[in-house]
Amino acid sequence: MLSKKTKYGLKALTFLAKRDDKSPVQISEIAEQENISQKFLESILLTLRKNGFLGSKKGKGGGYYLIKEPQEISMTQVMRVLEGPIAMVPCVSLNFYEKCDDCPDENTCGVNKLMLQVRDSALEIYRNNTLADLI
Amino acid sequence: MLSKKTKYGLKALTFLAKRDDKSPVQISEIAEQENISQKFLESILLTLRKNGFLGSKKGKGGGYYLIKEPQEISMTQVMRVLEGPIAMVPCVSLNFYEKCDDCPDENTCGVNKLMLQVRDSALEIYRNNTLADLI
DNA sequence: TGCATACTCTATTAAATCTATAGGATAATA
DNA sequence: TATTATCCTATAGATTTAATAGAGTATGCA
Repeated sequence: MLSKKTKYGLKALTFLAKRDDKSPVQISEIAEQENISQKFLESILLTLRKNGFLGSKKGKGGGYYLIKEPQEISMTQVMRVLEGPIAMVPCVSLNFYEKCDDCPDENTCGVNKLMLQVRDSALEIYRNNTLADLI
Repeated sequence: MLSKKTKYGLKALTFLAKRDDKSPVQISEIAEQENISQKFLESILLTLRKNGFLGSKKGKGGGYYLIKEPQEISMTQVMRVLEGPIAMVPCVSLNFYEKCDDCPDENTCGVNKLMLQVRDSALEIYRNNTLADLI
């Protein structure tokens, strides 16, 4: 299941990408328009900024804004930052690999075999979609 | 993330499918061989039985056994029973559809658009894999 | 300088879900 | 009738997610 964090983060990014100009938008405006708890959204936008997707400006006239073109923001990056591993099990994760402690051999593990395919197919979707494609 | 329930369930099914004969196998044997908590596995096998994947026999010589051929057990069915919806958001779920209360229009929602693709690609993988393919 | 604005950051709580365990009930076998 | 092994419900413990609170910091403007 997709977390609210990811869902809200994607919605916020989409909201910003839809706008014509790149002037800062206040958290409160995004929260209101997208029906998101403002405080919760606050923390999400913060991590998006820390990971290089957004810029921010404090004080009057401040807010958040995209610092890259929508078509340059791959869903792979966004998903990894917000949702974490794309793989459903750590033993098939490219960026968050971890061995299963209950599994003696990954090469003969059916779960591994299946989840490897699922990871690859999801990855292909994310690679083929940028923020611009969500609009 | 794949739940332990699903992971253990798949492992148990695979374990049974690997065997040549179809005589009942005790929970304790599967649990030991696959490094799964016996009590937890008990409840998992129970739901697999209730959903038509396994048969069971009580008393001495009892246990669980497959009641269909491995190549007839689609991963789509297994995943839905153990893990629940294949979609990552309810608004793109075929079997567990639910409208998002924060989203005014699914047709213009970027999250919906993306997750629809992810669902379809996952579904294709599950459709193309039977229990026999995991061995 | 002083004030209002809006993001920054940490900590905490509340809720939900997942994982695991306990223990008695039921059915089959010998 | 004793033994074996599944059946079933309830519950406890752990983890994760979602949301909130509140003080701190930087900015713009009069």
